[in-house]
Amino acid sequence: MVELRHLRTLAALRDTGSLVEAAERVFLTQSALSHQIKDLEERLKCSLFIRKTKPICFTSAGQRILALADGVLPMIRNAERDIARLAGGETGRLHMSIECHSCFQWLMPTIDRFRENWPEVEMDMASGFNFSPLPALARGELDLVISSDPQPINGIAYQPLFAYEILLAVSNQHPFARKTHIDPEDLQPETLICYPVDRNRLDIFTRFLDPADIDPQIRTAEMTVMMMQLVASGRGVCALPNWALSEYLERKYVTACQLGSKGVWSTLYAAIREDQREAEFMRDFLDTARETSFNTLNGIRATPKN
Amino acid sequence: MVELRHLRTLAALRDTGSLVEAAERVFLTQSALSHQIKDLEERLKCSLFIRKTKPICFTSAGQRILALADGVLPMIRNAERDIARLAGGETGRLHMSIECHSCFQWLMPTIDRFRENWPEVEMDMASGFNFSPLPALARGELDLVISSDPQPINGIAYQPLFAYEILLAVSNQHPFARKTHIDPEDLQPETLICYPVDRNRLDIFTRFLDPADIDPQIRTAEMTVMMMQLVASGRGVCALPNWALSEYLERKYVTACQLGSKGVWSTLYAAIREDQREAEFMRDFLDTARETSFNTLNGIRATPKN
DNA sequence: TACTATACTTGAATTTCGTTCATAGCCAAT
DNA sequence: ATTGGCTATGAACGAAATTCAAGTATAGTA
Repeated sequence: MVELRHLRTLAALRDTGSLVEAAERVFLTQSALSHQIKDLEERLKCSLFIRKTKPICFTSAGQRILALADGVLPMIRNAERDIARLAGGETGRLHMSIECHSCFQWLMPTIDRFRENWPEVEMDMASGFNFSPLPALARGELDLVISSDPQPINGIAYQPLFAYEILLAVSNQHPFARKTHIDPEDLQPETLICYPVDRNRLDIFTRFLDPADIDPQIRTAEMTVMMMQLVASGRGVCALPNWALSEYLERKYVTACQLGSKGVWSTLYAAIREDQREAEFMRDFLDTARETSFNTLNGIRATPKN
Repeated sequence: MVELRHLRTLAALRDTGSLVEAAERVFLTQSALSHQIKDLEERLKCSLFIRKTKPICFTSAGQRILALADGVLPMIRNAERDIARLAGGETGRLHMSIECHSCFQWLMPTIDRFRENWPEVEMDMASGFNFSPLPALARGELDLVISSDPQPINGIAYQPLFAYEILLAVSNQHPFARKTHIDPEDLQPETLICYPVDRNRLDIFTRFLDPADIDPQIRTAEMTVMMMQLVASGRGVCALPNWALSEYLERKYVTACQLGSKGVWSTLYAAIREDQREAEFMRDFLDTARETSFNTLNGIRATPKN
């Protein structure tokens, strides 16, 4: 009657608040979820949530199933992990490299959680602006690369981790701080602070400024803290993923603005070698990353303007 | 990866000790289970139990999954029951009649458990030798009849509850008590004590004596306790389901013998009206009955002769 | 009021998955 | 060597879940 699939969908539905996003999260189409839930509701002979409410609202039956899901799904996951370790693959290597330079908000908790369960896996991290990690991954020197632009390479598979929004950090006194969103033209007179990398690897150019043919003045900084200091003191603005900004926003150190009327969204991927796709510790690392990022990054948005 | 179906299969496998019986218990063919388990083992990349051992022996991975099943399956069942009640069908009528006269070993605990979860369902029981319950069931005067011979009637559905063995109860001093099993011929000189019903409704005749053309002397008794007293005092022997004998065997009041080299096995059914097949409280009653009988009747066998 | 975007629903087509059927293999007991 | 009980396997079937392609509904916007 009830299946694990249903529990996963319902949980995703609660977490995301809409069918579309929930579908993405369980790697199905939105139509599939619609059918799936309809089926379940028919079999249970009662509806599980009220549709057409902004954040979806669950009926008491729906809440009961969610409670079930919260009880059952972690048990399943733990058991599967235990089995995977029993199955022999408890050891392995996970050398990773980070293309974006402030993954630490979600990556550190992920690694902490992962090490608890896979103490035998040898981990290492590399990071650097002048080093191209994907060839190293293909050669087998690295095992995992975090990146937001998946360029097809033979033998490399990209696994989506999570979606994030690129926000524009401005000083709290900046006039932008009162706008609902920023248009490309607004940036023309500003100083834009960037990491010292090729500009067509930065979404703020490729997805926002270049299409509108806007070319503000650039200043580079190597580290996120430095960028934040420059921004807070009004020396410029800078575009960063929502998760990279989270702690500065919480402390009201800077203000975040949405880019364009829709916001600029991107997806973070884990690039791994195809032969490692089946490795259990890898699978679990990615799952842990998704779960952790979801828990810690949820609700980081541009500060709403009234 | 792991699905509920796998958990149910594994649990059944542990309970029954063989694929064949486990398959029966989850209403599938043995082949299906073989495939199913093979699939799971391949996906988990480790085997779950050692085949070709008498009672099947689980690997540590198998035991881990069983632990999972024990945690998860009851949660699922409780949730489904809660939902079924939320869905509105919390009230109903369950008037039952018992064709066999000592179902109380398993039926009473079943009813007790059931009432806890379905306090609104109105229950009643009828029993009697001279009353034919199946027409009453068809007419809607009764809702459930416990019977071991399912005769097809329009509108009546038979749901298997559990299998049981017919054993021959003899006094502890009786020579039979030392035999590994009893053949039909052995009974010719004996006095057979029966319930006062038509003899072709009794398995001991239809399945054991009649085929061998044996016709011992008959004596009737209305109640099981009375039969046991007669048997214990050497006044005769009597054939009863293993569960009806359980308490007398435990107290060593009488001894049980296997009938024939294979034993005589039968299945107990619940007859219900087809329109009630979908009723949630009915479904749950039957599930509860199966579970309870399995727990309480397990291991009731003829006492082994060395 | 019409228009547009967004979210969900629906039915049919399709693929994927699980089960059955028929058969073969294995082991122990006779 | 043969039989009976149990499990495994491969092919074929059928059912279930998913996708695809429209369709409906609602809210926001001009």
